Amino acid sequence: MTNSTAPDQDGPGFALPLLLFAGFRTLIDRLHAELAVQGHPELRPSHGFALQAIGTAGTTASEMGRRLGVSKQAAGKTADRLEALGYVERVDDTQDARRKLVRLTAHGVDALVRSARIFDELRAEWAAALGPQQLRDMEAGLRRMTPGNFFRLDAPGWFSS
Amino acid sequence: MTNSTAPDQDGPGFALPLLLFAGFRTLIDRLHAELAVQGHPELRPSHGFALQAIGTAGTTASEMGRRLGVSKQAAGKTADRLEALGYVERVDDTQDARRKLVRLTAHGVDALVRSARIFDELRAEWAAALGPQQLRDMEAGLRRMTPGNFFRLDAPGWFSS
DNA sequence: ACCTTTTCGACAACCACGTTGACTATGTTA
DNA sequence: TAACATAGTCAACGTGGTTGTCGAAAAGGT
Repeated sequence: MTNSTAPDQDGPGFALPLLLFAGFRTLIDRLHAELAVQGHPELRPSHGFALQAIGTAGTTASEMGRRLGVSKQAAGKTADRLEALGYVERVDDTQDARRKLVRLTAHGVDALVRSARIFDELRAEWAAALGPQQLRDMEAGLRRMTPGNFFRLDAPGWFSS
Repeated sequence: MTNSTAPDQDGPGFALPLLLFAGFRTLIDRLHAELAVQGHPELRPSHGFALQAIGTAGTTASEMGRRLGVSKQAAGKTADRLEALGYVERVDDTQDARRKLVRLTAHGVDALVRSARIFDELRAEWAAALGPQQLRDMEAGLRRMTPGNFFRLDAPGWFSS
């Protein structure tokens, strides 16, 4: 009989997280290689999460921090960098003088639109290579094994290429 | 008329990398929650990769950097932090006066052994929840879609528990 | 209306983790 | 021996995160 925690025909347990991370990195690297070609060479992986957190409606730095699971100060610094790169702009909130809305520029919206399309294309590649049903099974399995709904990125440096 | 890149029954393409990352994060978070209980509360995820790159045989900071894909300076700083935490020690190489061997302490080896066992247990949980074959399919699919040696595990001795 | 509490944005100090470039000491090789 | 390659270190810096503090502005209770 095989070992209950690591049967002979299966790899060691540590391969699973490595494979998941490698899959993630592969997709993210390909996304940014494409984005670089399509007019967004300066956009880094962490910026994508931040732009997604801001959304087309815009938001404040504090709310951004809540969505990303980081402090409002960290979110504010990220907004500073995105502002310097031309992806967002800050406007005063006329309703609430404390707030400063962080809003996507046309460049920022363009990055979001292109990212969505590139991700769809990459997923289609995977579906073609693995078969649509196996890919759906993979996604369903991951959904089952992970707490739903996070695009938190308190993993600095893990995807910094 | 379904979109060719994102059929209606499938989620949007951007869900795939998020799910892969969520799976990775879930496993890593659970690993470190367990490690914290088992005497390694200070160990951070990046430290695990570094310890693995050092291996039971020990290595130099430069070689560490090559294995991890970072500069020798960055690897040296990581070794500094691991040394301060008691996971590694530095010894002079009697064969080559330029080199300083970074070697795991007993504490470092303990962390590696426990990590391997915890990963095996986590994989067994996934196998029980998803079925062994679907998990194997997931791993095989990921292996197919990712470049082979993403992280080199040249020192496989540490998972033989 | 007034006072208290909460929230927002900003500033400062700091840490983790990475980068280049420059430099010394030591091996290696033509 | 001279030239070159490599190991380690120091310095300066960039990015992305943390806590703590603060003043200004909004919100709420009396």
